[in-house]
Amino acid sequence: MARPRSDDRRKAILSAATRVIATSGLGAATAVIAKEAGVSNGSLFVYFETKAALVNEVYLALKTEMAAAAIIGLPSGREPREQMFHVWTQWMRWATSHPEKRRALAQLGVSDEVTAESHRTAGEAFSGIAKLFELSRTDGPMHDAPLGLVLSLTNAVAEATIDAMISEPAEAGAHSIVGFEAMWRVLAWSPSPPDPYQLPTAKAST
Amino acid sequence: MARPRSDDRRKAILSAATRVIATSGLGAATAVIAKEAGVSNGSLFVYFETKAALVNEVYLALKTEMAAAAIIGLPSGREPREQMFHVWTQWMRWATSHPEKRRALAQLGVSDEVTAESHRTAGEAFSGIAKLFELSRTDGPMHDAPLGLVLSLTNAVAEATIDAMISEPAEAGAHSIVGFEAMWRVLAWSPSPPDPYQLPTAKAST
Amino acid sequence: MARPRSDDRRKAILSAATRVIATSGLGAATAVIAKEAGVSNGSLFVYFETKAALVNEVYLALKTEMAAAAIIGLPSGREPREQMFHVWTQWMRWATSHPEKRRALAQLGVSDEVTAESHRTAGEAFSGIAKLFELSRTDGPMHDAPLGLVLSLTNAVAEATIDAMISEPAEAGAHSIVGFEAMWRVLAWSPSPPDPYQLPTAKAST
Amino acid sequence: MARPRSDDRRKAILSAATRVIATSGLGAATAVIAKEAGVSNGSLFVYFETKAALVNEVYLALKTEMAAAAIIGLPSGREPREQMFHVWTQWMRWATSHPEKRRALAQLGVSDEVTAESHRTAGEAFSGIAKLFELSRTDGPMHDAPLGLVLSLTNAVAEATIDAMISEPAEAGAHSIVGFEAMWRVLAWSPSPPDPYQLPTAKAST
DNA sequence: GATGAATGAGCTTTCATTCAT
DNA sequence: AATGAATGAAAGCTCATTCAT
Repeated sequence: MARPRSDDRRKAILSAATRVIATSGLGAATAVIAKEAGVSNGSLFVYFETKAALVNEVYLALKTEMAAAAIIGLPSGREPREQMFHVWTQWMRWATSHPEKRRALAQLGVSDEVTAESHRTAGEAFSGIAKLFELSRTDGPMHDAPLGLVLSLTNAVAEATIDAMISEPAEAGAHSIVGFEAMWRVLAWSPSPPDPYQLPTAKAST
Repeated sequence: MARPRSDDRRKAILSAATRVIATSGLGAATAVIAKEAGVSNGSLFVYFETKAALVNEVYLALKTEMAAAAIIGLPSGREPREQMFHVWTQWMRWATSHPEKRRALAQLGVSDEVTAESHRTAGEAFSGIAKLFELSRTDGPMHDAPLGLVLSLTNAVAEATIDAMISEPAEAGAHSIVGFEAMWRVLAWSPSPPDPYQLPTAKAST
Repeated sequence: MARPRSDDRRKAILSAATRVIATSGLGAATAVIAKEAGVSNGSLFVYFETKAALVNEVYLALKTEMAAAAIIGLPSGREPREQMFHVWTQWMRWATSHPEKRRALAQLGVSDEVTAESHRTAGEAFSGIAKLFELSRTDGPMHDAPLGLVLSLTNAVAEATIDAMISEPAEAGAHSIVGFEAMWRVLAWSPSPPDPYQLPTAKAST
Repeated sequence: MARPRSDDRRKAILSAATRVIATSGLGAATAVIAKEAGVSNGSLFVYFETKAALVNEVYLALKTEMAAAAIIGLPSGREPREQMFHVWTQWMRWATSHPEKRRALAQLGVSDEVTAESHRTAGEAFSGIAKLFELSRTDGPMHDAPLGLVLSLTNAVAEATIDAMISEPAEAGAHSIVGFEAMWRVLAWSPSPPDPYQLPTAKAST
């Protein structure tokens, strides 16, 4: 019983906010979020100073969760392309399993309620992945480009792929492959490119 | 017989809306837009039935303008890569010359005030360019992928490039080149890729 | 656990609405009503979902209050005419003591913001009186007429009387008597009618 | 062609206003009235200084028309009751043939946009009928009551009758008779009252 | 005179935030 | 800490009236 500032309530609010923002956008009323969380109007402001604070935390939580989902089980010893394919697959799985989180992120990504600070902090969650990018671009066409730009470009490809997968679930698998190959071409250039609709096996990446 | 509806006022409102949306997002008050346009509160609703109607028209106007800017002076007889480079350059020029338009478009692109209908209509403005994409991907890795997905991916690369150019104006030129090469790799694969920081001349693409 | 919704505030709003509607009609702004009630703009909508809801509740409250006022102290054992005279007197007293309520009711009665449902519900408040009408018309000229019509006609006479009493307060007493006799003639016909300016005592109606 | 300040337009506006007020109440926008009249927004204000002026004119026009309709073909030589029955019948006919005019009048009757002046002027249109009332009440119970009150009371009965006839058209004929008898009892007292559902023939009024 | 665009005050309703309970 | 009533500043939109054409 004795759990003041209950973490459950906090999480319930964050989760409710994600769902509500996904469906109703950032114009969503805090009262609606509170109700969705099964919490009173006023309680929301006990856990989050302002609506902006809540929104930023939602953004951070989602970005962090996404990054974490992407690295789970990373086969660190393998070839970069294989590692990257693993990351890509996890990422796509996460996004398509949680379409409302993805939708909320899309809204939050362009909102100016989300501060630059938040964007920066969120970026750090990707530091693990960033190394993999560094590795992957070695000897590739992006070798000399600024890392930030590289990340932006590949991220853009990934998000476009996700959107396509969500809007055409029947083709999700094929889209994912096409998207990965595109991203890989952007990033690392594969001299003898595999058939885009074929899984990157050991052979393919040889 | 009476005072005719002025096209100037209409345009002033559209332009003001673009500016205001760029800086304040879609939450922008109609009153602010009207004042920015030098027009009365009520006049805005003479020209646009509702705020949603205005927003959709802004979206359409910007998309159309952007598409038009991209094809100006298209060297239709040349190699696809060269044509595409032309389009790319024009596009980047437009986006960086009108950063507020670009910012407004970014907001509008994810808003649910913009109807599916508007998205479809806007898409038609790109039909000229779509053919160039069709041509460019022939024999490339995207040959068999759905055209819609191809357009989404390349568009994503372009927009990410634009954002980078806007946020780091000093590097805009270099970013543009990197972005173009990335996009071209996504789309068409160039078997012996040129140095990414070199202009794609006939020689370069030989 | 939180501040409970105050019945006083609710009543204050209803009462303020009555006063404001009486003087300014149904075009009255909710902001004016709120201020008159000593309550904030927003509070009004805590107690009443919409302006229409408020208006309907005002109507119901006034009708109910009026009906209740009319039956207080009804001498049920007496002759119908005497009972009716009692009701009449109370009714007139209520109406002339609360001219603003009467004026508000007049506005509300013809408004189409007041729903048919409200009219029906309000009608039920008069069921007690309706029985008295049933009794009174026995053997009279209205014996076979539809009860609804009878009630409408007598009600019309009563309201016209009230209006006269309010606009000529000096003659209110005399008007009331004339009105009552007229209503009684409509309803029940008294074979040997009393002098209209004489009170209907047991003797008088013998 | 040459008819500046066309009377047709004026009438079209009055008539349109009647229709619109009947259906939408006094909150009706002048623009709607103008459109219904097939006239421009601005023209309405050429013919009527303000909305209030228009409303007052509508009120006067309808009252006048109603009064005129009631006296047409008055059999001046006959018994008061017979004359009155004629007036009553014409009145009911007019009201039920033009329910929208009746509805508009009901709205206007309680509006405070209609000035006392208008009410007085409208009253004058009934001066012809007033004489008939004077005559009818001679020797009746209303002999000594103020004429204004008498007119109010009988008018109230008439209007209630009309409303009943409009809301139950199938019973309109019967309602009219019941209403007339009620009104006559209010006004003139008929010592040996006819069966209320029987037409007042020479025999009945003997 | 006729038209309809222009105007800005005004309306109802919403909402983030505060605060009494 | 939890609640939800209280608040008042907007917001989008309407409308009577004016005025340029």
